[in-house]
Amino acid sequence: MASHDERCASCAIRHQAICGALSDEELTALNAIAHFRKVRAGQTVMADSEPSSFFGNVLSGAVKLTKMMPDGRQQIVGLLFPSDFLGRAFSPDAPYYAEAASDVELCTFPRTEFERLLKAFPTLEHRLLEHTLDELDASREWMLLLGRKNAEEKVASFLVMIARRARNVGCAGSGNLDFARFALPLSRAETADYLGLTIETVSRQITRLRARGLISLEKGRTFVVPSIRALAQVAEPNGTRLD
Amino acid sequence: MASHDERCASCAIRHQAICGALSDEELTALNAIAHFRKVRAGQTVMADSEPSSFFGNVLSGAVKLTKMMPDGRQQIVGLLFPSDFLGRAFSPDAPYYAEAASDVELCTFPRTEFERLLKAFPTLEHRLLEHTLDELDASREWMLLLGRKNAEEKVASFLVMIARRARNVGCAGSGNLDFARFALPLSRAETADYLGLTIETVSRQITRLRARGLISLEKGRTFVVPSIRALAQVAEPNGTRLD
DNA sequence: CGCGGGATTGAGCCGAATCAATGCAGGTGG
DNA sequence: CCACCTGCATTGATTCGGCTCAATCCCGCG
Repeated sequence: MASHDERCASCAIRHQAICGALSDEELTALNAIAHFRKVRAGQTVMADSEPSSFFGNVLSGAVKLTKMMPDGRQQIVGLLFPSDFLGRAFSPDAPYYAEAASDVELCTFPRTEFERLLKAFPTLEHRLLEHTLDELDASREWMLLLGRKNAEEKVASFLVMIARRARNVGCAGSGNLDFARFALPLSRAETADYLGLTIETVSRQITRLRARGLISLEKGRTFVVPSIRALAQVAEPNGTRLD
Repeated sequence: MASHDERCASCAIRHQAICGALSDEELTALNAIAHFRKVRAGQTVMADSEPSSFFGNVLSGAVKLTKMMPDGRQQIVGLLFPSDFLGRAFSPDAPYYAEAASDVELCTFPRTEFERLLKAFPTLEHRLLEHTLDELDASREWMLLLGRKNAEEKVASFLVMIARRARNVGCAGSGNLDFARFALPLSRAETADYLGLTIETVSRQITRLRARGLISLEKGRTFVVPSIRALAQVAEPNGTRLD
């Protein structure tokens, strides 16, 4: 029992995750049903066909949520980072397919037990609601990107989003807030599926941004963004032209 | 007080809306803060800049939620029909702009009072969560459309979605379930902004679908879909080729 | 009757997809 | 250690779907 509390106390992402702001009693109950789980990059976390038996918090790594059309076309509809919640409450099967984008650590909860706790503890359900609302906002932001941005803006927006997320994870206050350096958890193919583009177009746009000095690449998937602000300017050009 | 209960009792959309499954006590409290409101087509319901002071249920008509880029490009990120909930809980200003697509009737609740009731009545918050999860599912479905479907599929998907929604409103069991006939609440320009296309492309695809007999138009924005199933086949072609 | 806003249709162009080749690093076996 | 493979990324040439620009058309309305 005491060890349960300790586990949570030392949890790096507790405050942001749905466990944040829970009472001791609630936290203990939640912890009593929690299981640690690792998933290797590329492995399925939950399939959209078979009903998933659990929920979970992402502790480390990244999980991608994808939707697929019968003919194979694919779209990533969500990307989960540490402290994000995984799973579709109140519906046996999620309308998407969840896969580990990198090696992932999860704090999982069996479906039925977790839903029982949701009923028992309104605070927990409240946290889940807040979380869901944030995800809805994010997915609408992405709809704007998918529907109205061109390839260059899409890639820039994507890198800005990742850069900002990565900063939060890599601990705050580490010098320049406008600078970022991170390992992209996605391949080119996955990036393309996230942005509604093809591999080739993503690659071309990255080289163009590199040529303009807005980003640089060091071995593999590690990106350096000298100025997030400048990159964000490309992601969403404002009306003022400066030619 | 008794009149309050009566109003809800006669409400056509109560069961689907967040008011559904509330106890008498809860319903009375909610009703005590409710105000009826009409908004004319084209009018702003809530602006994304100024903090909105209320939430609401859509009683009749359709509300569109749009996002805009600094340079004017626009994307509709949500379309609300009767029984849908309007507003962003726990955040003073919604990250989008809400406008009446047609003449709209709303059942509104002042922000602070409604958030107080959410705290007081977990059942209400639970309903809101279920509703938000559904919207999240829908918006992810739309991400697939925006990112991976071509113009023809987009327009067909859109019409199928509206046709299905319209059937629910127009009362169930009215003969053929595969047939639909409805007045589109959106102009071509709005449809384009919903699908990430231009007016011209939307128009062309509609004429093509008409030529194939999959839809027909009668004066203005009234559509007839003889077979929703056949149209859905165009919206999401399955792998099996039949040439 | 003429006006005006939305919708349709047409001609040409451009950006991203497609098709195809090449590059590059990590891993494996001779 | 090097040759070879394999999976991912880059680059180039070409095509094509949807955008742009522009001309009607349609219909309600003053």
